[in-house]
Amino acid sequence: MHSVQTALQPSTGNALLAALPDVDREHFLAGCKQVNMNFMQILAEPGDHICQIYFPVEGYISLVAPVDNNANVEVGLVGNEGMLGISLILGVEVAAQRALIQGPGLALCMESTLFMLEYERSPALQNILKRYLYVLMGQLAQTAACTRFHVVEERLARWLLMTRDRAHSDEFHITHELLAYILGVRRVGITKAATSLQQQNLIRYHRGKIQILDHAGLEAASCSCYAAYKVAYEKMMYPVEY
Amino acid sequence: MHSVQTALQPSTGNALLAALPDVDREHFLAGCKQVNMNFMQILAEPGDHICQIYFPVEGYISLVAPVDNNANVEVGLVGNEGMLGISLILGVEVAAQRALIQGPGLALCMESTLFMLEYERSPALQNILKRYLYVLMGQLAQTAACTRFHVVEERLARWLLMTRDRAHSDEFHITHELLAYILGVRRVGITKAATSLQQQNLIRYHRGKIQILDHAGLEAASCSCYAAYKVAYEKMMYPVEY
DNA sequence: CCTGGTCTGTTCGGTAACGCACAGGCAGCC
DNA sequence: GGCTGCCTGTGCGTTACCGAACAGACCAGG
Repeated sequence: MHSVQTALQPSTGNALLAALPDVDREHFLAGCKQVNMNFMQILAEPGDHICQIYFPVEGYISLVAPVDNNANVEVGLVGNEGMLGISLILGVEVAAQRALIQGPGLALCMESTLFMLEYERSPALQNILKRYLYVLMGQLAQTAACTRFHVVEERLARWLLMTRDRAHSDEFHITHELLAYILGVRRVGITKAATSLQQQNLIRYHRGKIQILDHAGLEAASCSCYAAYKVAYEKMMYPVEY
Repeated sequence: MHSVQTALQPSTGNALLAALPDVDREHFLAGCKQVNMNFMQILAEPGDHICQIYFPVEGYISLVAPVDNNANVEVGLVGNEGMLGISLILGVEVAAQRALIQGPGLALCMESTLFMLEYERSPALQNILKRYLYVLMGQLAQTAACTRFHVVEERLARWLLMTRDRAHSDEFHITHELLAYILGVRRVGITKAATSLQQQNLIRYHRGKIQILDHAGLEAASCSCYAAYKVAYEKMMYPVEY
């Protein structure tokens, strides 16, 4: 298992659940089971029926949009700040994107049917999940623009930072090959961009293990989308602080 | 005003409202006012407070995601099959994208506060709008992939077809300049792609007036995203037919 | 009829990313 | 130690698109 810097309690390790009133959260958690998400496991394909929903605690999940049966691009990233299967709150039990586990680790899992009951009974849960869905939509739109206008090196830096936040660690496992799949470019393009970032002493990597050396420098090398997403999330999920 | 081939009744001219039971629809329409949307009018900027929502009947609206203060790309298109301001059903009164009127014409408009009341009182409305939100999310993700992998000519063909559906006409007004803004490319790129489509006798255009000559041929020249979106919409909004 | 603004077409050099192919290095396993 | 598989680096030629600039065509209004 990868190293985790911050100790995460299953009970409050997911930000959405942590935001619930104690009584709601405890009732919800009673219906969850703890599962270990395995690296590279596919939790859903587009069109699949959603049987379980996941609240990541340590691990994180890529939402990948396939097109033309051979091309793919990641359109969203779900860690302990979010959940997988959010479309259930729209009453839709069909997955829209491929869900691929990027980071292994603990998650809280619940049956869809039970989740719907919990959702009905907790206005606080409704409130937080509706806001999260809005944020996720923003992320989809942002990704469309990012993918169009920003060069690979910027997008790579952005992805590493977003993953760092979700891995809760400066170090995690990912190969150039997989990064190419996620960003929708050639592996060679990743090698070139990663080499450049390494030469700037922002990251170091070796055979699938990536280490972030200079978090602030990496942010400067990334496109504005990283900061934009973070602000959008905070503003929507914790509006009182603004 | 542009020509409209099919006669659209305000009362049922919007597909979302048409799907409501008569009693719900009539109550809803009583709170609407008919407005004329003007070409190139901006209904919202990202971050704006949403005061009114719109159900297009004849006109159609681009959802544009700006990035870095100078680049833009359209991430969604809203015609009489949809609505503008859908995020209200998540309880969020903040616009996420720029809303730009592409096609002029009639729309039904309602105050946000009244809309929320109507939404609360009609389960049928909740059902249809939640499904539409899901479809819109799919469109955002699809756009991200499309924008990444498909060449300008394919994307232009796709956009013309989507607009044709929403204009209810084979002929509508749009300049190369504006198309460049929408697809997030240079105007020269549009000229090149449009010239190619015209040489294939799929379209004809002259000083901002575009005419679709061969609808089927244009579909063959477009990327798969047009068909994919249409199927996703039909399947989600009219599931009984599947 | 001229003029000014809008719309479209063309050219030029430059660049980011493409597909393909191959070479080297590291780790694990027999 | 030597083999094998995986991960990373490099070197082609090609393509789509970029930024900038300019030229022609068309329309409307004075």
